Amino acid sequence: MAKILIVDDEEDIAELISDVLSDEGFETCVRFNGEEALEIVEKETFDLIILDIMMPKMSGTEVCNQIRDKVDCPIIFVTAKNQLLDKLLGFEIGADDYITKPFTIEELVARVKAHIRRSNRVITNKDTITIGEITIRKNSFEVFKNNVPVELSTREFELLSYLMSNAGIALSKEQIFDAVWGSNYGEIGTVAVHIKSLRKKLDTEEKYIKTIWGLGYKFIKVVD
Amino acid sequence: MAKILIVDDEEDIAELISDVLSDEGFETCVRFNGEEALEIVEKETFDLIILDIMMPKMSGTEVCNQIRDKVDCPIIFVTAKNQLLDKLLGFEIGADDYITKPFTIEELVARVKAHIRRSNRVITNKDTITIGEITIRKNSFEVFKNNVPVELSTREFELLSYLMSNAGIALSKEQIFDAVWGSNYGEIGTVAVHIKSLRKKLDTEEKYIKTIWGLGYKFIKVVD
DNA sequence: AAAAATAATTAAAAATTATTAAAAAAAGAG
DNA sequence: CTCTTTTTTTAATAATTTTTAATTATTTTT
Repeated sequence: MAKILIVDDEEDIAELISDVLSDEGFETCVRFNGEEALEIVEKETFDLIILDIMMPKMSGTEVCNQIRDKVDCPIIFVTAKNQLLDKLLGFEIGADDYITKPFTIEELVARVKAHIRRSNRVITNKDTITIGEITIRKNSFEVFKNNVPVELSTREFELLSYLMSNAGIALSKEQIFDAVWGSNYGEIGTVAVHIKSLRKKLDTEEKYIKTIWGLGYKFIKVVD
Repeated sequence: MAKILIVDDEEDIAELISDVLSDEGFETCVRFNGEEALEIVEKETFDLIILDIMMPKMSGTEVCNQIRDKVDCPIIFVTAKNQLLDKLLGFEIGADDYITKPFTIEELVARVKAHIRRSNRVITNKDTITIGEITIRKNSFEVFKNNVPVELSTREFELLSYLMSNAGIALSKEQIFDAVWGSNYGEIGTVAVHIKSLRKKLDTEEKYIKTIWGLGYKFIKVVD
């Protein structure tokens, strides 16, 4: 489940948020000031961070600036000062969302869920992917090349699906193996065999599936 | 620049949003009902969609459900009905954000920018480094010189990646060796050989990779 | 200016990794 | 249960990369 960091100097509010999100099935972690937040961010990774703007010593914006390079997850700001909103949201800092006090806990939960859902979606959900001449439809387990159906076995399909979902990204053989076969499986060499059969069925010229020597494979992102 | 689709049956509101976002430098596209929205989404891709919930015939939620499989971009809902918020945001539909009428145009713009900024960040964060004519993309294992792809072996790529990540810093051969090969490895002389091949492939003039006598190497930080 | 130290350049050997085909094993269909 | 198809394993070959080591060139020191 998603792991959420809550940073707020008002301890009871922080705990409240934490409790509610825990009830919703999230794993939470609470810190009461900016310094502590920086520390924990160095050590652990989070799927989302909730950050109070107004904190003594180090403000939420400062914290945000310091971690933005290292951290990729959405950051939701909590603020009481409505008048700062424009500046806050649009420009200065790398916020992804904000919520103003007083807020209903339902709204916070809803926003958290929307962000988490989005993160998950970006990685996987997309039923149809088309790159160059090749199209796959995940729901129907179909593959087309130039709109002509191509028959693949289940494993071949899953492999292709994983590659195309991560088009443009160099994937190590281990990564592919874990994703398609699951980590405690047999020989990793089987990846190469399935790559071979995929190529044979729909990429005889090796235009789409590129070998990255010493690492693994990559499905190209755009066609020349 | 980012391309935004606005779907709202109240034509003046749709136009207003479109005008403001155009002023902010976004490319906009307006549709006045769900059917038209579905059509245009089939043909073009957008970076963000603003979707009114309350529309005759086909509601915003319906539209959202139908396009979610094909479309990956953030969707912001516009709604007047506060009471539906929880349901809206958290669960049923694949919304990424919502904004309630009446809203200030500033808030909408701010939210749009936050989403666009986030999308860009996820893609680029630390992934691409460009110095002078040379660009590397870590995720895709690609190297370009003047936008022309250059083929490197894995070791060469990792070496270049390390050098460019530490551009402007003098690195000892030992440092480089430890970082790229790992400390308990073979001969340190291999560093020089790989520097040689890097220079051969993309720095024949030795403009970028400088030798620091008695120490090691440095990738220049800025081009003259 | 010569000697010493360090780096650059090579080419060939060694090691690693990818490809391929075929056999074995497992899963599924009738 | 048997036959067929799919998947996995194996192993030999081919291709590529990395390392080694010897030579040449350059810089620094004396």
